[in-house]
Amino acid sequence: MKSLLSDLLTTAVTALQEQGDLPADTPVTINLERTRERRHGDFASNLAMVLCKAARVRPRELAEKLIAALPASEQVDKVEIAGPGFINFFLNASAWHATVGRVLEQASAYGRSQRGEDKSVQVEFVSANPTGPLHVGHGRGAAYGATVADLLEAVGYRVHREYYVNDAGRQMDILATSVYLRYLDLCGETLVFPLNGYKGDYVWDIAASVHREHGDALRHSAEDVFRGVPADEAEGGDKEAHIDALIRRTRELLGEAHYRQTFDLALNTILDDIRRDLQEFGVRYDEWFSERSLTENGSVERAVQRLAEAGHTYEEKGALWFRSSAFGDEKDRVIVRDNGQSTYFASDIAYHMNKLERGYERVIDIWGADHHGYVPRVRAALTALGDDATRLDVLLVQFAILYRHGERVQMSTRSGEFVTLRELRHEVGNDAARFFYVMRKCEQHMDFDLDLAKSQSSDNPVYYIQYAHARLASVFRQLGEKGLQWDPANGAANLQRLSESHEDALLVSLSRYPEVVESAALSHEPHQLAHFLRELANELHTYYNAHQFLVEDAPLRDARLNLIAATRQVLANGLGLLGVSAPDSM
RNA sequence: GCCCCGGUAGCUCAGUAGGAUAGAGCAACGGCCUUCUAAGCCGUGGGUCAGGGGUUCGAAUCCUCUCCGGGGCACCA
Repeated sequence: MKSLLSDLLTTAVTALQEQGDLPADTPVTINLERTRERRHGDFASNLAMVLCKAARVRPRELAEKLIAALPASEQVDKVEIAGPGFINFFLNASAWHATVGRVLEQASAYGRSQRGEDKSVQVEFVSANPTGPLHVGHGRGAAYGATVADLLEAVGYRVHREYYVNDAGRQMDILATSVYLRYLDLCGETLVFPLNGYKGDYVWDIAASVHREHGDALRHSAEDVFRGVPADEAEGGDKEAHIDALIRRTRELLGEAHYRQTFDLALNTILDDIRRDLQEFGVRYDEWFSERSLTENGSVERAVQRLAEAGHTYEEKGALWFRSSAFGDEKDRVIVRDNGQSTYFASDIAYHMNKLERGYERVIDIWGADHHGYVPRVRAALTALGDDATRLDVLLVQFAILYRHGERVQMSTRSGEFVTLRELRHEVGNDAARFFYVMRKCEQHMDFDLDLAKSQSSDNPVYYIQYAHARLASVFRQLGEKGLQWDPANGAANLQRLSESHEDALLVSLSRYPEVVESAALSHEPHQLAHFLRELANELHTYYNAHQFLVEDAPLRDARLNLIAATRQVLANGLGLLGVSAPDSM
């Protein structure tokens, strides 16, 4: 509908250029908007105001010329000049009625498009360290990432969804050590748990598995384990030095094989839990990409080597540095430490190099906002490697701040004090959680009021939208019970009977849906769709209250049933894209 | 100190490639169920778009300064 008008305007501009009313070299972008007010017509363009300088005439004068050059169209009733020079288009009723047929014909495909031309996009999201269960903060990234991926797929992109598993590195060593210390406790040893250790209940569970499998076979006395270990912070020492020494002792005492076994048990137990959690949340992945594999197959080494060969590294104080400041970063970064170990950043360079090598047209990283300082150095690395860093989009999701009883809930994975995503899902339901998370644009800080979300009240907009869908399903059930028929063909032939203002509003919204999906997808803003669905539901509820659908007048009844069938379809399609169910009864 | 995000109704938020009179939900107040689900609908009140300056036909939207809130600035991951 929009593209039709856009074509008309393009034709008019070309005509004016041929007549010499407009310089031929003027760059023209057609800007066409839905109007907010009825009296401004259905669509408006500010074209005359944008081009008036180039044409050297007043906006309204140029608007007149444009209208005169506009080809006639069956869909357009009239075209007016208004205000400072807007060109307002009034479409005729049949143009709007045609929407109903399109929706019913395309059904679940309505709103989908080929805009993405099958280009490939990789979306990496959540990628939380497998050191504990997902918490509500990860939930936002999960819901947001899944929805962005689904939206892109809906508009014709080939999407690859990926989770980067940080299965190497110090945090994982801390986890394995925490498990071992809890295991010793289960064996009957008395020890002081390190401040920096992971204290969650799940660590006890994993320790219990170790104990079930090995009994006391891996037991060493606490005295032995803590021998030579510097004091923890509580005793006036350094907590980092303390935990590092404990990791070293654990490795020594367990031996590489048993250490690795404990490490992997912890990793896999938690990863399995994360997988199950996300799957239950309706979030699916095509790939779980292992960080460790990058080290093991030499990718990290290769990335470092490539940077070095390109002359972008130097040695200082025993470490190898990447000269990232030459590529827009604020300072240089270490990629290989003085102890010979590569840094997490080195793995990340290798990972992003790998992503681009896989040939995706676009690579999207969805990160927590606390990683924002990390963006310039990743881009710097890609540029230094000679890759095209503009293929990478980093979307930063601000934190969700939890409130309970009006007070902020403090969270920390380390301390084990947090609300898990699973708890949230069980308390408010998947639908409410998925919807709630994407209701706000990602760069907006989100206040997540647990009490509100937990209370199954109508405050939660997801119920409002689902209720609209359920009501419509109910109407079609009532149809049979009242002994009435719905003849869709007859409805299609009588769409001109839809002339109430409530019906007009619905028709406009239904026609707008594909534009909303496209806009939400291309700008990575699922909240646009969430807001649209709320408006559509509102229009439906209003219509429902104002008019009876199951009337005696068969042509009118059929026409209305066609309209609400289309509305039900769009509600279902939109909710589906948000990962929310569309129930037939509530 | 530097960097990122935000500041719009009592509360939570939409609205920014400049556009016509700034919108919604919740909360408050007043109405609507013998009729397709009242998890709904209708109505009323509510604003210095944080503040100053600038750009222009036109600024919540762009530029600049200031103030306030959140986050980030590792040889951690």
